[in-house]
Amino acid sequence: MSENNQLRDVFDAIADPTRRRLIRLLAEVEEIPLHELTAQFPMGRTAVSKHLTILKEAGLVLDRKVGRETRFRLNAYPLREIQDWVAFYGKFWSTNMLRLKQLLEEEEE
Amino acid sequence: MSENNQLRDVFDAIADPTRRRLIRLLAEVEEIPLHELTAQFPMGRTAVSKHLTILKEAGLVLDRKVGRETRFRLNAYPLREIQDWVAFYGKFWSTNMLRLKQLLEEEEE
DNA sequence: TTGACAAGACACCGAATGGTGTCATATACT
DNA sequence: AGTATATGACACCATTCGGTGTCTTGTCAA
Repeated sequence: MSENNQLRDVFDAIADPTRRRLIRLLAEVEEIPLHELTAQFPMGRTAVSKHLTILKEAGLVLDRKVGRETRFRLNAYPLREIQDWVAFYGKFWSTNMLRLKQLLEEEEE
Repeated sequence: MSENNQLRDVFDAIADPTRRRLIRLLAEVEEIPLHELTAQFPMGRTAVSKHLTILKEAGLVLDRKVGRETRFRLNAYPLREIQDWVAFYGKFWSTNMLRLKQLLEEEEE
């Protein structure tokens, strides 16, 4: 099977809103070069590139050079770790949600 | 309905491994005081307390004072945001997973 | 062949993060 | 009453983070 090449924790990679937006943008296209991604953000190319590097380290993004561009592509598979993790806690709001909500309200007043 | 009191991004709150372990520990008990939680970690009480504060700010934890203890309790509900977010990307490995795996392997050599 | 564009690599910076230790206070125990 | 325990509230510190700007190299196009 494919080795676990993840230098970076996936939870860490998706913690930043910019990186989540990158993931979303990448989900909507087949492949997209850095400068086009950069155009979608209020920050410079270097910053976007760094975020993409972090996503790459988490295995969430693949890149290839085409001419002078570097094109990026989403690899959503590592997100399974997140899904598995959060699934475990699903029971805490499916069965106990009402009770917990009550507790929350008690606590808030 | 309950206001959105989240001072802290839930994605951010779960990014730290110590905080994920706290969530897990809290999931296994009804209610637990700070010093008992601290005993489970290789760090000091202050550090654990800070992590719990961050979880509180994300709405993932409730606390109440009982005597001289502060007891903590899990509120898993905000994790729904994570589940909703990741669910969107589920299709990328359920339908396209094979193709993406191939791409990953190409890229790796 | 010259000029514009895309991107990597690097140095730099302020703010946030994740830890520490210490002091003060409230509660529990004997 | 006096001691030990649990916690809050700080001040402090090194490292990481998220951004910047600049310089260089490679590629495309006129």
